[in-house]
Amino acid sequence: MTLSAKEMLRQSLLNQMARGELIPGASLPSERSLAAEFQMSRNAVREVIQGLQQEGWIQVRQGGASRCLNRLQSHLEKHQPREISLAYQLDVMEARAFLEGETAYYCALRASDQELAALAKEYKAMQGRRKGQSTLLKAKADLTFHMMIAEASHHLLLISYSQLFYERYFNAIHEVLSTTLKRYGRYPDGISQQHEKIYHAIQSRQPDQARLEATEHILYTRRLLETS
Amino acid sequence: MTLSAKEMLRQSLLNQMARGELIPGASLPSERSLAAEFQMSRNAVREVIQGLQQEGWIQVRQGGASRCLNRLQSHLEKHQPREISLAYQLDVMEARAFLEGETAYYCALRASDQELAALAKEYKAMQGRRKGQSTLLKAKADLTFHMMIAEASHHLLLISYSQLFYERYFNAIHEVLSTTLKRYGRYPDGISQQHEKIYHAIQSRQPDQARLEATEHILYTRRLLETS
DNA sequence: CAGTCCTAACTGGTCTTACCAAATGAGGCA
DNA sequence: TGCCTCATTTGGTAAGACCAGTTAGGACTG
Repeated sequence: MTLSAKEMLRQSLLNQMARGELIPGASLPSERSLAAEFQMSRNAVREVIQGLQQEGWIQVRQGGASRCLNRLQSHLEKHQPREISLAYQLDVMEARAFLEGETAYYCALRASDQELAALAKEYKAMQGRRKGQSTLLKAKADLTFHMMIAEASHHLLLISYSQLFYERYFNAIHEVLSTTLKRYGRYPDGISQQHEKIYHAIQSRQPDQARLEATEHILYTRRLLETS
Repeated sequence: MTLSAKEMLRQSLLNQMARGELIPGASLPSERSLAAEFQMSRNAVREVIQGLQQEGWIQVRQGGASRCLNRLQSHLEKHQPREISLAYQLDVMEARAFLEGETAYYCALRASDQELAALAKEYKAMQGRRKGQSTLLKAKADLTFHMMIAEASHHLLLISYSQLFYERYFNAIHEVLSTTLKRYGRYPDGISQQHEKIYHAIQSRQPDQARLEATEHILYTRRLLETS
């Protein structure tokens, strides 16, 4: 069975999204470049693009590049309570412990050498500025570290979930860190130690170990949230 | 709010289908003629057409005209038993009594003068060849009469349902007529009398009366089925 | 006269080229 | 440093040509 040019382009884009090569929020190549790459007319490319848009995969707007959408967004919006209570946050953290473990697992398994190098660079930067930094920047660095792991997992579901989680609970995370900082005068040793363990498990490509450490890390922060 | 040309075309087609001007199975105008009529390029027309196709409104195939689809088809296929028992047929006929009544009602209300004239022509042809005809042709004529009423109702749901019903139960209808013919030597007077009443109620544009007669007609044939 | 076959005219599918309109980002300016 | 401007880039639309199936009508045959 030979696929038509349109079907090949469509499958190519869907595959890239499934493989996490085109993650939610990323820009698609322009219609003109896709037409050139797949040796087809811009008309045909446009019809494929519009099809994907109609199915909720991508968003297209005049003047700007088409962007991949996070398909979990509408689903989560429907199932989220209006008011985010502490109990709800604790529930979310419990689920997140599992998902973060899977994320670290697939990252250790699938990350490219290039991505591991980028992760190493980011990790060392985090270490270098560990002291004398605002909690806001600290929280942002924490987020970046976790998102890099998520993206390197090349797992569409995990990437989508991580994006939504960090976007939604960033303020809550920041709050927990601030409270902890005020209480103890500095961040608990646990966090940086756990980061180190996760980092090393990933760098040495030990998926199971990475899952273990990541899960424990989230459960630790969950306990912080519980007592804050 | 000014709609874009594409949105206008889309709404126009959807409206024509909702109004029963473009009934399931009917051909859409060609892309070129639509482009000329709405003063837009064929590209834009094609994108609208493809959108409607993706939503299951129409079917398009190279070389032939695009056709409206019967959107009840897939739904009914899912909810239909594998084996069509007599009890099931009787249930269907009960629902049909209501739907046929609505059909006659809207036909009397909405049919154009042209459609009434066509119905008159068909009815007289039926009268003229009432005798000495095979049950097969008789059943086909019966079907044509009812379908003309359904189409003149300009009610998408009623048209869709009628199409599927007659396509699906034509053999059963034929069977009932044959059995009745063999038993009594001729068709019972009821049927042609009822057809006449329906016909006159419609021609004189009496919706409520047409509904009454049509409902009674179906319940009459339902009793025939019950005792056959 | 009926039936069959074939062709011309449609239909949708694709490509090319050109231009318009909106977003973007780099460079210059305050 | 921050803001603003404008050329570039991106999607949106148009027009014309050609390809590839379908269809209907006319010619031909029995």
